[in-house]
Formats: sequence, C-alpha cells, structure tokens
Amino acid sequence: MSEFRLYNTLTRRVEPFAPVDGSTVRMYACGPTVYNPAHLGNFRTFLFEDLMRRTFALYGWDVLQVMNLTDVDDKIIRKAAANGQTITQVTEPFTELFHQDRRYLRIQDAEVYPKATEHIPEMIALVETLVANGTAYVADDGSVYFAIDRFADYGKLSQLDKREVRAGARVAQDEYAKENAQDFALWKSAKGEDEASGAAWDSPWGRGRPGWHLECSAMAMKYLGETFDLHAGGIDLIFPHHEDEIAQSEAATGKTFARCWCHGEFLLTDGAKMAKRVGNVATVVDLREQGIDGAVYRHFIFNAHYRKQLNLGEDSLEQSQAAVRRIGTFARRLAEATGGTAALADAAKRAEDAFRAALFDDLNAPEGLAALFTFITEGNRELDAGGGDVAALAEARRVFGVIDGVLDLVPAADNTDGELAAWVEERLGARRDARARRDFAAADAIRAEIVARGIALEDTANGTKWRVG
RNA sequence: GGCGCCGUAGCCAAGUGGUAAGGCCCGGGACUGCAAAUCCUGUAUUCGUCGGUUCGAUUCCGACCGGCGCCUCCA
Repeated sequence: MSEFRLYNTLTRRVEPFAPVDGSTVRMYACGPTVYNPAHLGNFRTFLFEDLMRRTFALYGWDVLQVMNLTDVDDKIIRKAAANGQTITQVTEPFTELFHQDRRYLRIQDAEVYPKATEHIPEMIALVETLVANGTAYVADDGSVYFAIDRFADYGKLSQLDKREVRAGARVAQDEYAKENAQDFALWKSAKGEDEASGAAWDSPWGRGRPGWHLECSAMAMKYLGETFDLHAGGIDLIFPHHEDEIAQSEAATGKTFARCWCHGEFLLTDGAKMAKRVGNVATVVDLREQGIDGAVYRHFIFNAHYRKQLNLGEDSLEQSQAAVRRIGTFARRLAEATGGTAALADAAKRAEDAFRAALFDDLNAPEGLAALFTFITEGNRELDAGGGDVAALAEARRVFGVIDGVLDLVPAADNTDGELAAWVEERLGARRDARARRDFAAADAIRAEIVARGIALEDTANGTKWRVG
C-alpha cells in the first residue's frame, strides 16, 4: 500500500504520516463556539476533518477523534448578558443545532465532544503547573498570563520569527496587566457579567474563567495523551490559537504536543472570506430550506483541495447538484443490475487503486473524485453492455462502496409522501394506457403534468421509473 | 509594513521538467413514439504578463499585473 502523506504546517511540507502507535490515529479538531449557527465556511473545515477521519479508516487505521465545543468565551458571555441569560441557556440550543447541521452534511460522529465548561478542573491544573514552573505569572487582578519569552519554541508553528509586528497593531485593552504585550491569558479574573451569566469558577487565583486556548490543551491531553498524532483546524487558527496551545502544553509537559498540524483553507463567498463580521454567511439551514442535499455541499467542498481557497459562487451548488445526480444514478444502476462483465471488474479495480492513491496523497479529493467519475463512465458502459458476471458486479459494488464510504455523495433517497406517490402511480397508469393505444399526445400531456410536480420520469424496458428531482 | 497562498477551457477544478485528469454547461451521433437516463464523439497547440535557466517549462528562478488570506475575535 502506498505511504500516507500529509501536509504538516509545522514543517510546511507534505511528509509521511502514521499514528505513533501504528494503529490508532489520535486526532483533535477544533470545534465550534456555540453561540450562533455555524456557517458553511466553518463546515468546510469540519468536512475536511470528516474526509480526514474517513480516509484514515480507509487506510486501515482506527480513529480516536476529539472535537471540542467551546461553551464559554467572550462572545457567549456578551450574548448571555445582553439577553439576561446564563451561558448554558445560550449554548445549549446552538450545540443541538450544530449536531443537526453536521448530520445533515453526513459528518461522522467524533468519538468525544468535550465541553469547556465540564473541564474547568483540568484547565486549572494545567495553569497551576505553568505557574509552578515559572512560565506563567499571576497579575494583580487575579488573571494568569503565559510568558511567551520563557518558552523558547514560541512561534514555531506560525513562524513568527519571520514576521514583523505591524507598529501599533496590538493594543490589548488589558495590556497593563501583562509583562509583555504578546503574553496571552490562561485564566481571566471574573467580572460582573461573568458572574451573572454563570461564567465564573473558583480557582487558586480567585474567581475567574479560562482563556480561549486553554480548553484545547487541557481536553486534548486528557483524551488523547500529552502527545498525540494530529491536530486539525481552520487556517486562521494557526496564530494565535494553535501557537498558544503548543506553548502552554509543551511548557507544561516538556513533550511534543501534536506531532502533525493540518489546516484547511477558507471558504469565500463572492470573493471574500465567509465570516459573520463580513455578513456574507450562509448556513446549513439555508441549504435545507432550498432543498439542497448534504451530498451536494460535500461534492462542492471535495471538488477542491482542502489547502486551496474555494469560492462559493452563483452556480457552484447547481454544478455539484448535477454531478451528484450522476453519482446517484450510477448507484441505482449498480444496485439494480443483475450481472456485469469482466471489464466492469477491471474498471472497478483501476478506480479503487486510483482513488486510494489520490486520497493517501495529502487527501487529494478532487483527484479521487476524478477516479470515481472515470469509474462511473466505464461502469455505465459495461452496464449498458449487460453481461451475467455476478462476481464482476459484486466487485463493482464493493469498490463503489469503498469510495462512497469516504466521499458519501449519493443523494438521499426521496422521502416522498404516500399521497404524492399514489398520485404519480395513478397518472403513470393512465399514461401507460395512452401509450399502449399509441395516443402519444395524451401520454406526453400526462408526463408534462407529472414533471411539473418536480418528478423525473424514465421509461425503461421494465416499465417506467420515477423519482423526485 | 511583515508573512503566505492563488491566477489552468464558458464555469468549477486536478496535475507534471518532456508536451494538459475529472465535473458542469454546450454541439454532433446512437438508443427512444418523443423524452429521460446511458453510451459514443467534438470543444485549452495551451496553463495571468514579461524575462531567465534548460535539449525541453504550464511545471524551476526573477520581475510585474491581478485576486485572496493571516499578522486582532475568527473554521
């Protein structure tokens, strides 16, 4: 089997990747901050991580994936304060929505979804370690900061040494409390609104709450160990979030935190980064309301490499819809066929080899998709040819299953209500009679009637088939 | 200002130092009563522009033009 290769942000190169224990990939993926619906840009990253875990499984590895749910942070507290709610009241509905959305996009369950608020003791323990070993210091107000100049490797992920900080760019409002403007908060002393919204806990430094980066370090190490295989997230998290995670984790343990770092590029909308602040966000709910299958969005995302920016344009989803329809048609033909040809099995074999090679080479999904479509064209040709080779058909089905087990692009079966189905069947009967007496004008009128309701017809040797769309 | 990415057919998008995957759309043909689905077939002598290296560059180097991102909360 070909070697698995991944781009590692730490080295800025594509390099061989394998779990350190040889069998289970331990990966941590930064999850959503649950104070708003996650948008399609966020889901591009989650889809990239879904592709990643499924590809690891295809390679034969087990996967232990942890995705955190950030349920305490400035924005959540601000929203809670504005609504006179607790942070839990703010985060619960959005946590539920997140899971609904990810299921709609067929994103597989991670093994663990830890919440920040349920790991306060672990976070405090981590801060205590850092204070004890001198890399963190307590400010007068009870906040605790990490001193970046006491961690020699600070900046290795984002290659800070190659940058110049823009003059006047960083003026944090609580800078007065820090020894160095770039030190970051591990623990923030509680303010009035923190207490009011339930976002304050007892600590050795008084009432307070965790800094943003802390939860990921504490929870990753709790569930995956002090050193684990892979840490993934959006490219914007490289700095400062991931840089700070490395600092606080490695300063505490003296060990490598994540062995490999992977970052997915942004989704743009009409040329600009999709972001709440820009106001150009679209959500999974929008997709649902437009009747766009999750498979369509998956196709759109996987049609571009994860390390390239991707623009969601006017007809992007329409193109993907057509592509996915073709995949669905092939899946149906494969399921309904009764036999194949030797050439069908050959095509399947080539497709599987090409698909694996593409995905194991830094998750090249576009190339994997090309292998799938080549298989579909060749497979359709053989299916047209007929053939009674049952083993060949079984092989083709198996390979299709392998590929779709990773991409998951077959549109959902129509969940037509019984009433509509009965109506279609009745009309189809009338059309059949009309065709039998060669009254094609009447038959076509009935077809137009059915098509007008969004049903597609297909006359085959075994009668007329129909489906929504 | 610093760091980085990108610019491939009408659209989306892979890719390689030796001559351009795949999808969508479109044209022609087969099949069909007509369609649909499917198949066959045709669409980039060319990969932003200008130079350089090379026997040979879209692929390497440089400059330029254009787009995007990060440096601050951020997938």
